Formats: sequence, C-alpha cells, structure tokens
Amino acid sequence: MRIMSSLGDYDFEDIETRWMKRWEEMGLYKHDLDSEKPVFSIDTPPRYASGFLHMGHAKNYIEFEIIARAMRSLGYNVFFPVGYDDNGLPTEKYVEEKVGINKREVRREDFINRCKETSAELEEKMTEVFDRIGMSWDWDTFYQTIDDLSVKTAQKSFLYLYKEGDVYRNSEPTIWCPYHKTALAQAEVEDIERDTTLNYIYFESEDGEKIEIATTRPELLPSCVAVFVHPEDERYKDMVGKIVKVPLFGQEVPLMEGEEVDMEFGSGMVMICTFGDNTDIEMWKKYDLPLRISIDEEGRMNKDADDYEGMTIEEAREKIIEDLKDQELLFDQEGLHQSVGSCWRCDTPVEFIPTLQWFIRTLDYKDELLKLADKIDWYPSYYKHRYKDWVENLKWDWCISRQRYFGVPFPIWYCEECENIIAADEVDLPVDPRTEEPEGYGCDQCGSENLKPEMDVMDTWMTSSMTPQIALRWTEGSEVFEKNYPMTLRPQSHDIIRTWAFYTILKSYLHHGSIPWEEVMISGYVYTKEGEGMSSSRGTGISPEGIIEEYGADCLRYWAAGAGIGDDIVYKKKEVVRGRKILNKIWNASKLVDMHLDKLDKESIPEEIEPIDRWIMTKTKEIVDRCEGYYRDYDSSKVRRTISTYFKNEFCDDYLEMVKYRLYDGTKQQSALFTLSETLRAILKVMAPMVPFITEEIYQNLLKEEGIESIHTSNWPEINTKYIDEEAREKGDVARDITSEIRKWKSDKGIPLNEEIGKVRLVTEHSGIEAFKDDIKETVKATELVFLDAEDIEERAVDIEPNYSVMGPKYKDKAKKIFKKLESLDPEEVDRKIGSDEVYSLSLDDGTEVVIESEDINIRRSLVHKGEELDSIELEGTLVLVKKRDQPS
RNA sequence: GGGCUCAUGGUCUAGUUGGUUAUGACAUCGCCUUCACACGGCGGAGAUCGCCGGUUCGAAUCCGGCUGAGCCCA
Repeated sequence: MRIMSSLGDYDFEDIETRWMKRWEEMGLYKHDLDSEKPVFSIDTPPRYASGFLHMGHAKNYIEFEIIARAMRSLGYNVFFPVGYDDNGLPTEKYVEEKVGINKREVRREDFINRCKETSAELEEKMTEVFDRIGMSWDWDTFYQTIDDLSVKTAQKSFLYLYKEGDVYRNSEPTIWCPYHKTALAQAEVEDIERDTTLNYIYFESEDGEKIEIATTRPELLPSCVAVFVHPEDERYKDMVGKIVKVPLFGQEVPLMEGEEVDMEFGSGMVMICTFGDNTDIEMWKKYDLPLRISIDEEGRMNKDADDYEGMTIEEAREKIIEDLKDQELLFDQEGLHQSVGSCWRCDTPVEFIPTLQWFIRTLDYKDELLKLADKIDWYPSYYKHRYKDWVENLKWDWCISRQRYFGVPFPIWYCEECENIIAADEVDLPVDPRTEEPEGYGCDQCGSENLKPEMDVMDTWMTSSMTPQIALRWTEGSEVFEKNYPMTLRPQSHDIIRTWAFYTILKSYLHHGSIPWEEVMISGYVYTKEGEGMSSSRGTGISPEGIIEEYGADCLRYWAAGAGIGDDIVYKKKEVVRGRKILNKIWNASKLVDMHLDKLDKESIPEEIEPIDRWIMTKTKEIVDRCEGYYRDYDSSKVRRTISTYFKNEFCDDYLEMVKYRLYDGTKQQSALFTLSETLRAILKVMAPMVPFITEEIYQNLLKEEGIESIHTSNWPEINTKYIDEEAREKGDVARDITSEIRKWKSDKGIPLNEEIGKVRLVTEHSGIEAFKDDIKETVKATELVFLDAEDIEERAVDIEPNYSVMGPKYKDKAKKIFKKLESLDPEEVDRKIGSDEVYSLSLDDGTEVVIESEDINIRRSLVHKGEELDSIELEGTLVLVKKRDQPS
C-alpha cells in the first residue's frame, strides 16, 4: 500500500498566487479599532511611485513586513498602513520625458492631472509586486502623498506653523537647482566628486600691482565683491585695505582679511562672489558685503555679466577663460579634484541665488531635536549618531518652496494692492489657490479683494514628514490618532535619516511636542556586485520579479529575513537561491507528517507522551521562546538562523528519524502523531512571518486549528507545560547522540542505514537512558539493545604489532625472525607478562632467547563481552558496543 | 577634514558580560539511492580571527595605535 500525502509537489507559484488572493478576500489585516489588544503601529515608508521595485526595496519592505506579521501573532493589534509617495520632481520629469508632455505647452491643471494619472498607473504596477511578496498592510488606510488627505495634512501643518511664526517667507540666498529651476533644501544636496580646473588669475591693485587669485569658477568674476587674505599671511600684510580691480569686468572691490581663508590653498588669496558656495554666503553676511548677482534662475548669465549675458554657466566659464588668456590675465592652470554640491535628483551643481521662499525654522530647535532623539530607541543604536551629527551641523532653515507644478500647493494668497499675505482657513482645506478662486477671502490689511495665489508648491518632504499624521488621520481629529500617536515603529533606510527621520521628528516636535514614534528600525542598503547602491533612476536596480518567478516569494523573503539589522549587503543570486533548500525541506518534512496524520485521533489529547516526545516538545518550547525574543528585537536574521538550524538538525535529522518507527502502528503511535503535529505547527508558526505562503499552505492542509482562519491570525505557538520535561530534554540528548553515533558508525563501515546490525550493547554512566531504549534500537535497526555495567566488559589484547623503528635497529638481522615469532604468540599472554614484568622473553627457533620490552611492541586491544569481540564507539560518558565489522573494502 | 560602521577558512557568516581542540552555510573532496527530501544524509580537508602594542593566568572578544574598506556629512 502506498501512503499518499495531500501536499503533492511543492509548487510555490500555485501556492503563493492562491494565498495572495485568499488573504485579500479574507481581509486578514484590517486594523481593529475596538480591539483590547495592545497596538503596534508601523509608520510605513510610502514608496515613491516610480513603477519599479528593486531588490533593495523588496528587502527593506519584507524586513518590516516580517515584523508586522510577527507582532500580530505575538498578540498585538497591528496598525500597518500603506501609501505611495507621488508628488515631486521625479514625477514631473517622468511625465515630461517618458510620457512626452511638455509642461509649458499644456495648462498647469492638465499637467498636474496627467502627473496624477501617471502616478496611479505606476502605483498599480508596484502594487502587483508588493502583493506578490506578501505585504500584509491594511488597504483601508491607503493614502497617496498627493491625495486630499495628504494635501490637507500638509496644509494644516503649514497653517499652524505660520500662525506660530515657525514658518516665514524671506528672500535669502537659497540653494538652487538650475536644471529643475527650483529652490532646494540642504537635505536635497549631495556632494559629487569631480575633476575641475583651478585657474590662477591676475587681479590688479590700485597701485597697478598684479595680484594672484586662484578660482575654479571664473564665471563668477562679475559677481566678485571682495578679495580676502588670512590676517596672518605675511605675504599680503601690506595690501590689506587696498582696492583691487576685477579683470574683464572692472569692478573695484576691497582687499580684506578674514580667518576663514585657507592660506595653503592656491595663492592664499580668494575672491568672494555672490554666490559661489556656502563660505561666500557666510562671509557676505559677516562682512556685510554688497550683492552682485550674475547668474539667473535658469542657470544663465544675466545682464550684470556684460558681454557674457545669456550664456550658460559652462559657456561663460569657457569664454571667460579664453578672454583671460588673450589678455594674459590667466597665468596658470592646474587640475583639482573636489566635491561639488549637486541636486540629488539630477546631479546638476547647485547655485546660490537670493529668491523669495518659504522656510520652516529648524536652527532654533536644534537642542530639542537632539533631545528627542534620545527618547527614541534606534535599531541599531549607532544610527542615532548619524541623526545627531546631521542636526548639529545644520546651517540652513528648511526651505519648503519648490517652483514646480506637481506637489502640495501653499494655502496662501497675496494681496495685489499691499503685498499682504492671506492664509486660508483650516475649514477650507484642502485648497489649491492656483486653480480655486479665493471666495470669501480678502486682504485683512487694506480690504482689497484683489488676491493672487502663491504659485509654488511645497517640498515633497512636507507631506512625507507627516506620514504618522496622515496614516492616523490627524486632520480628522480622529480617535485613531489620539489612541495611536506616537506610533510604535518607523522602519526606514539609513540614507534618508537626514530627511525623512529628521523632518518627521521636527514636525512632531513642532505640532505635538513629542516624538513621532517610539522606535526606529534602520535597514541597510543592497549593493550590486559592482559595489553600487541599487537605484532605479541610475538603472542599477535588479528587479525581484525574476527571482519570484524562478524560486518564489518565500525564497526571496527567506533571503531578506537573513540580513542583519542595519547591515548593508551585496546582492548575490546564489544567496537568495539558498532558501529553496530549506523551503523544500519544510515541504517534505510536512509531507511525511501528513502521510500519517489521518491516523491521529484529534479528539483526544494525550495526558502523557513518550520521553522522546517530551524531549522534542521541551526543545521546541525553548526555541520558540528564543525566537520570540529575537522578533521583539526586530532581529529576523537571528530568528531565521535559530529556527532553521533547529528544524533541520533536531527536528528532521534527529527527531523525525527517531520517531519514524512508531508511525505505522503500536501503542506509542498516538503520542508520536500528536507530538509531530504540535511541534511542526510550532515551528511553522515561528517561520510564518518570514515565509508566509508555504507555512500557510501546510497549516491549512494539515495543522489548522479550530476557529482559526489562517496561520497568520493564529496565536504564537504554545506548548502545553505538561509536556515540558527538563530531564527528558537532557537524557534525550544523550539518546540522540548515541543514535547518531551508531548511524555514523554504520556509514563509516559502509553498512546501509536500513540494514540490521544485530545486538547493540551500551555502557553508560547517564541514568534514565533506558527510557529511550526502543527509540535507539529501532532507529539504528538493532535486533536487540542491552545495557551493561562497565565490569561486564573486558579488554583483551587481540594483536601484537612490532614497533619496527625500535626493534629494527636493536636486533638488526634477527629482527625479521622475531617479527615472525611474535605473530604466532598469544597476544593475551604477551600482554599479561609485559603488564606485570615489563619484559617478555621469547625463544626463537634456533634457541636464541630474546627479551622483549614494552617499547618494542604495540598491543592492540579490543573490547570483549562474554567472549565476543566487539567494535566500540565512544561518547562522552557512554560506550557503545556493536558487532565487529571489517572496514569497507 | 568631522561622524559612524566594518575587517574571522576560496566566498558569505556566527561568536558583545574575555576561559579548554573558533560557528554554520556555499563551494570542494570521499562514502551512501535509507519507504519526506540527492534542492537529501554521513564524513574529510580548509582560518597564524587585518597589522602592532597593552591589560590579564588567559584576548577573535577589552584598551591604544596603524592599515584597509564602506556609509553619512563638510
């Protein structure tokens, strides 16, 4: 008779797509407001709607998705929202480049709508992948950072801060992207290394003396407002206070001294321009220098650049260098490797241009923002330093205006008559002044009803910084918000600590005076083999879809679960593929259990189970507890390692082998079947957050519990304490060791493992091993197993081997004869004599007497029981005696 | 230049209260088709734990220095 399992072959594609749909129908992940369970809330990162997920995204989302599932089974009422990040520069860029719509050729409103439609299409593609990898978030909470809820939240935030005076509008030198033609925040600038040229240029002093100035940006000559030297620079001591003339442009600027100058750089003399870099701005403010702007918002030279007007920055640089050369004002050039602040979206070097922008005060709150960081638990903790380092080094308030179309509009109008600022009322939010008439609004200063809208939109982080408030419906004054703010956990990657984490903490401080979440879990980056960070925009991302098709989502998830918290990893396909081995093992072990489970009497739960069953129950309980701790520390890699090792070694290789003989019949069958189902269910539940599909399939088919819909809504595994037995755990280990040692011995001797090996004798100093007698005997296929005392065993010399290297030189030509004689002797007699007299005399055939000393020979001894010579296997505290076998040929 | 992290067999990796022969996986070699699984089982070989110094009876582990790599920032 062939015993069949209902499981069949492991078809992950079928299993995963089937459960993906079923879970959605079942509505498993809805947040239950009325639940009595403690809330565990997750401030989910809204994925930017690029239409593409790479391995890095997949890994990070899976990492905290595992936490969501684990916390559910640990008894928490999990609040796991889902959102997409839609607004901002990249979407506009996508619509312009990929969809092919020039925003200057269509109506603003049409362009924005097109952006929204495109985002929605891209989201749909991403949702398919998210669903496929098993994201268990609650779609009832869905938001987009451009939907009414998000817009309303960001606008409400703006209005509150405006009233509090924490947001202000000012014309200041602002970080500017000439490509995107918008202001940027400090956080949106990244340094890009590049090779450039350092040009040595002659200025002329009022005395007609030539002055050497080194600059990488000659195109800023028209903006030069001063020349500086270090106060201690002896070279230029006499020149301080004089007036110098800027070449080509002719403006006369003062030569001043300042500590900021690096004497070692270039000639030790620097020109200050409005504005070349951050230092220029600092010096401009500090020394109250005049303003000369020569680069406009398009990144072109303006009329102050005289003949160079209309040229791009690069064109002007080339032409100016050419002209300087012609006039012999450029006397040297050298290569210079430097890092240049650039727009993080397009890599264009940023400019500093005074423009009228909205800012949020941040510099004033540095101390509070640092203190709040200490109230948050950071996983891993060292990433807190990165946040603090960023906050401490902040130099700019947060510029929140963006000269874009697609984003949250400011709820602001300006009076055409008196330039007064008119803010919308909160009750009217969300509002888009760009398209909506300011009905009911007028200037509260001059009474005019002639209002013009603010045309800028907000920085995309204005919405992203409020994901807790959006997800919890802050604007609705909801009960959900009151109950759940601050949230429990913010998962995010380390590259956006300076933006997302920072802005969210800032907003939480400004609005609620508190931390936004109790804990932050920072996940690492996934790098390509070439060492690049995966990036969709740079095209270095590897899609997870190929792996999912080939090996399944569980396999991908198993890989993701193995990444250390906060650790960067290099993506290697073979690391991912590795998971299929354990998944296959899970499947097959379950199949074995399934083949017999129909014989289990599910109605009666046994009061007592066999010792070996108590052994695995107790061990399983221990592992379950350890894994619970690791999940609570968000350390899925430790869970993965612990449960996988346990499952493979102890459960499969040891327990399953030792329990097999009881599966077919006998009085101990029920105990075996019951224990198998209990322990397998426990192991699957621990694994379920990591590999939700395969565990669900097995659970539903053979281990489903009464009244439980899914393994993912079932409780954390419980092992009844009446099956916990510390002694059985200890003794069982000995029994297991004995069993596996005998199996190793069979393997060494080339004996098939299913071949009977006759009688096995055990001498052990461990007590209570008799309880496992049948388990050992049946598993190693012994016909009989007996326990003996040490004195029942004797040692017998079975062979005398000459020590050739000693006897050879000693007896020379006689040696050969002695060796032959030794063979004929009774080893036991020789052993006895040598043992008592230290010597043994033997007479050769020719009558010669030879005295053998103990150093001349080696005596091989064997263990003997009742006259039978046996092979022995030694373990700690135990001696196993088996029927003698020859070495395999 | 500042902040942070890392350095263990060919590759990846465990090892945070210092303690006998350093964990496991992949790859490699040998044996075994044993009624869940050859995507399996058993066994072997393979590491001066980056370098130098210190503390200690004892250091992969603690301290200092050096070298190299990575991330974040200036």
